[in-house]
Amino acid sequence: MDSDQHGIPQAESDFESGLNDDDRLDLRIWLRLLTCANMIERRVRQNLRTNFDTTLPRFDVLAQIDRAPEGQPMRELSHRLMVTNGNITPLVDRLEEEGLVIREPSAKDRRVQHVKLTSAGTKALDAMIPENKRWVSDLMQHVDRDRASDLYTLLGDLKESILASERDQ
Amino acid sequence: MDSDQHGIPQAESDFESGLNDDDRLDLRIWLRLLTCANMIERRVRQNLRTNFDTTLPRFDVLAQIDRAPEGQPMRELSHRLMVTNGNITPLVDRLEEEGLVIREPSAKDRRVQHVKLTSAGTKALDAMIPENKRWVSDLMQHVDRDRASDLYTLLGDLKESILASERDQ
DNA sequence: ATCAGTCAGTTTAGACTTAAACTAAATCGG
DNA sequence: CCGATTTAGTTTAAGTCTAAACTGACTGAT
Repeated sequence: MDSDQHGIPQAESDFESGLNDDDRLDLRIWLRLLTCANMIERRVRQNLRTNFDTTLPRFDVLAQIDRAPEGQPMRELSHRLMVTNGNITPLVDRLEEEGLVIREPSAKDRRVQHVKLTSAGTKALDAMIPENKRWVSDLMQHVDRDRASDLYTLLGDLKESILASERDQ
Repeated sequence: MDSDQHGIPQAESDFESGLNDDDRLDLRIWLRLLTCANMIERRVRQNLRTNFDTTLPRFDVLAQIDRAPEGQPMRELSHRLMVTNGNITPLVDRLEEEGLVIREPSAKDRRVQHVKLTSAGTKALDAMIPENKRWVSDLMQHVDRDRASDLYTLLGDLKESILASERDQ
């Protein structure tokens, strides 16, 4: 079963555009990448909702803050989560209302707000993290371990290629 | 450079949760997958905006309709694009307002609407598709071709694993 | 010292997405 | 035939995300 989407025409309809096999391979990689990411995301989102009554973006923010116990500036959160600044503000607003995080103004730079987990935030996150790991592992359990390791390496190659392309733009 | 995100704690902080190496590998694969998909999506979205003044979801819908010249039911679109039904309705509404697609009621089933491209829609899409391919290929140009081919295969493995996990749930 | 440029964070407007409830139409077992 | 169930599509409410404009704070070259 191959339900690739995002509207790529079949290979045989490509003749007119002067594209070569490499272009098609690249597109197909992108489509599979999207398919896999979407399927995993959907499952995780659904599990977060039914088990913890929360959302993926909120979990992502909490988990990212957790990586720096002394607090993260908003800018660091948006960069690491690869979303815009304006996106983080209302997410942190809501998490703060719920008592899971607090903003602390930086002593060194009055523009900066350090966001930290409260004890309630830590507690909530500690409950979610192992479950989240289990959900993801469940989805990948049928991939041979050696091949999973290769996949990880090749995704690293892809990431470097994208970064290189962005550099020389 | 490794700017993984989505808040996975470092490996050395995992000791308390009883997870094994496989779980960590699975999580890391997911994170890289997300990182790559996000980076590519962002570039494509930005290019669609600056070059064609449109959005990725609209392009996706057009391109998906194009795969079935006789028209696609809404249900088929939402399934292929992996989004909910309620998402497709306003997208098609807008594309119809812009004159790029039309809804045609099915003769066989009065619930079904077949969505087709208009000639304006076909024209717009034909301009976008080759550009889109070029953008994606640019981002992957630094991946060795053999390795790209391996990556495609391994993503297929992953997809099958996810489908298998969903089946036996 | 100053001021042009940059940076952190917020706000705004608009688009997308979801889950869930809803309408209308088809199907299927008796 | 007929009621129960399913299915296609829409609507609704709430949340997410973006780009762009904005405010206030820092920086660095003169």
